[in-house]
Amino acid sequence: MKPTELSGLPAGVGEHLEGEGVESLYPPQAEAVERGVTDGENVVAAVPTASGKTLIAELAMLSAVERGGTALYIVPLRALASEKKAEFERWEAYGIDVGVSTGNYESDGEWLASRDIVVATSEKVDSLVRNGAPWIDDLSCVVADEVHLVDDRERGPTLEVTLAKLRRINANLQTVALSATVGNAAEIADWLDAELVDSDWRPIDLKTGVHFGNAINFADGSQREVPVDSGGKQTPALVDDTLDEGGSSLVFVNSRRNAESAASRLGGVTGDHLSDQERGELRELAADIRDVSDTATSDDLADCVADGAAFHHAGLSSEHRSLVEDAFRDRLIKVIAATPTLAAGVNTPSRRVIVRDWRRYDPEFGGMKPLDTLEIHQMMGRAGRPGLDPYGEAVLLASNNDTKEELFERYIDGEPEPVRSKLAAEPALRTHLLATVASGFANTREEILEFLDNTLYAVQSAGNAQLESVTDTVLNYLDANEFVDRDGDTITATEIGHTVSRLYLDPMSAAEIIGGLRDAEGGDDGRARQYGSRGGLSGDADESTGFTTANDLLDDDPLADAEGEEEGASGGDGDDADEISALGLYHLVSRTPDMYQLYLKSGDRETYEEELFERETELLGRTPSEYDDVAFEEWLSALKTARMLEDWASEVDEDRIAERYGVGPGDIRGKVDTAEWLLNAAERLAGELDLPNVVSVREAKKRVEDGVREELLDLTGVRGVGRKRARRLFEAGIETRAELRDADKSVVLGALRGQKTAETVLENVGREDPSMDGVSADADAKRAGREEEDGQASLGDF
DNA sequence: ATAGCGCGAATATAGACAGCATGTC
DNA sequence: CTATATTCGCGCTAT
Repeated sequence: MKPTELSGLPAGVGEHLEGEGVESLYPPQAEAVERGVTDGENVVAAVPTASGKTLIAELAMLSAVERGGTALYIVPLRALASEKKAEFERWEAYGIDVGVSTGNYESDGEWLASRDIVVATSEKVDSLVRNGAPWIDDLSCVVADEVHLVDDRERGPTLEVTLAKLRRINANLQTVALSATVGNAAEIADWLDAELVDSDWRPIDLKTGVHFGNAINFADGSQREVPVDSGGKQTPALVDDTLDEGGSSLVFVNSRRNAESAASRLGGVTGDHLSDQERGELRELAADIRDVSDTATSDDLADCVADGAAFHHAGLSSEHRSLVEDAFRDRLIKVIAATPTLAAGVNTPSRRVIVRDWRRYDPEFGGMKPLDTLEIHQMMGRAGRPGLDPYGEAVLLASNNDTKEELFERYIDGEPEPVRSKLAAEPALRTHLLATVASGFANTREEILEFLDNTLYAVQSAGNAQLESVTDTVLNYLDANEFVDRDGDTITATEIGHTVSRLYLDPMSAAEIIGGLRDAEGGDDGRARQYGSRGGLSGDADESTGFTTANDLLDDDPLADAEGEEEGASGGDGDDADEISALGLYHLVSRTPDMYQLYLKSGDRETYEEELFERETELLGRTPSEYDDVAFEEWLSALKTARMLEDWASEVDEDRIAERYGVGPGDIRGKVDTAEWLLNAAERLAGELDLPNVVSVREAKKRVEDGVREELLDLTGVRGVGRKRARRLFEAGIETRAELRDADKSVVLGALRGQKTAETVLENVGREDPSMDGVSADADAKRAGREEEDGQASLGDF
């Protein structure tokens, strides 16, 4: 079937596709058309990665738009949202407007309602529904990308419920679901009343096999000699082998550390295959990477990249990730050692995929658990770049014959697992039942159960009463916490319940936050020290106040010396019951189920028990008993997370934080983002419930947002001034925006270095004559800044 | 005494959505 | 019960 033969698409689309080299549709695409994707039919397409799934979605969306409707494309990751948006934007020439909406990014310009295609994450769509975005009612086509993720314990239920809601709002909504090949695609199609396109067809051949001994044994019976050198290392041998043919490799491993060490070793292999020009380009790229962040992770990555290798995991900042991904696509980086981030993330195809680790540590399992077949298939599916490689190779590694057999059986010949709904679990239903009631989808227990009948869970569990019993448990919970009211059979959301639903909070997080803030309101009596009396753990000097600065325990805060006394004054002494310390609030949001806490490593337990002893009065709520192991440990890891946030909000350098808490720049960013979001929610809740701590909450939020101490908040309000510049201005004697407006230009220039920067900043603060022409930097101001940097450097070496 | 070494023991282990209103060094 | 790369820490030896 030729693209130009398709009917129902905007004029020119078929020709455009032909221009892109699409001479005829791939068989699964043609089948989808036959089943009616372009005529508004529901379709589930379960086909391998890189087999043209996206085009199926595009055909559905474009024809829906041509019929006068609007389409929504749901993705599982924010990074995928921007990738898809960029892809769909090529239709703008044919009159199609594309918009994105995710938590951290919304396309600017016109309101989303005016777009023809909107790309959004499932949580964002859920949130839009909860907040009653009007254009949701007008959708005519929804596409769910990677629907097999309904199997995910945390996020699957959101996609499941969201699809059910969208279909309920609009009975004529065309639903297109794209899935990896799974064991039970028919069941998914059944759920969505859809036609099924289930195919193993691929545009380029994928050869799968297991490397054992000195050869890869492919599933098709062929072999390829890849001798391992004396060291017996399979991975380098395979990477080297691919490079000999001019191809690049993707290596999947099971931990961040393994990714980093593998990348570093593989740099030895790739380094031998580089041209002089590549070497030069890689040096530049390495410098860019080093500039992204001032952390050891960043340096290590830059070192690897200089040799043409890279690692990739969630500890990287998003800038790191895209630099690495782009360079890999440009074939500059020859090998990436990655954790599963890359298997599900943006498109990074590779000639050869090496699945080195097929088991991953799982504490619940009690050891190394084999990965799901589906997950391994996702990794293997990254092999082969359409149009560039004649075929792709996916290789698993075995160190003995038994393993080889097992790998063949499990992953190469084995079927992927069926997708199972995870909806009947308390955490999932807590949030979704509240939202269902709050948005008026159901107002009695019966209606709720009837609504839940539209989910995959219902399809898969006929006659199973679990959903019903969890529903009752959850309704009781929501009632007990006053998020819903029950009047006879009628269930309605309370005012605060509505707010919680709209803020997209887990009701349990909301309850924890509300409880904590109420507790603080009650003053100190309610939270007498439960945990003290461990005499001798640390110095006795501060016992009377129970207050110690952040730096006494983990002492090396660079600004501690200069600021220690002031801080003591504003600390958590509590003579004003309404004043809550930032640490208390960071701890409060950190122990919420919406925050993914930092691990307690060995030795951390002791450290944070001591920290708890020092700072317990600042924390909101009762410390759990030391003998309640689970709760106590959570309390401590929340404290660790809170301390990290406090460090960030006290201008501690990124590299120090990374080192102290054993995290990468990406983790810091992630925790800070989450804290910002939760503190914003806390502020709203406090406002609505008339709690007196709104000011403390707002300030803690602003501090974590800008990463500064309290005294810099005024300065960081100026566009172009962040934590570093604000501190330098402050050191130079400029402490407020007003002072900045009237400040001596030479002092400003000295503190801010660059002339252009200084001018921009002055302009942003509203100064009438921002020009720095003829101004020379004030020596004192310059020195103030430099001394501070030196101080940090030497402390960093400590 | 001490630096240097080998070897068994100990240690640690993936990922990432949401609100709101705009911009770091 | 299951793995593995890496670091830690001990006791040993050669200097």
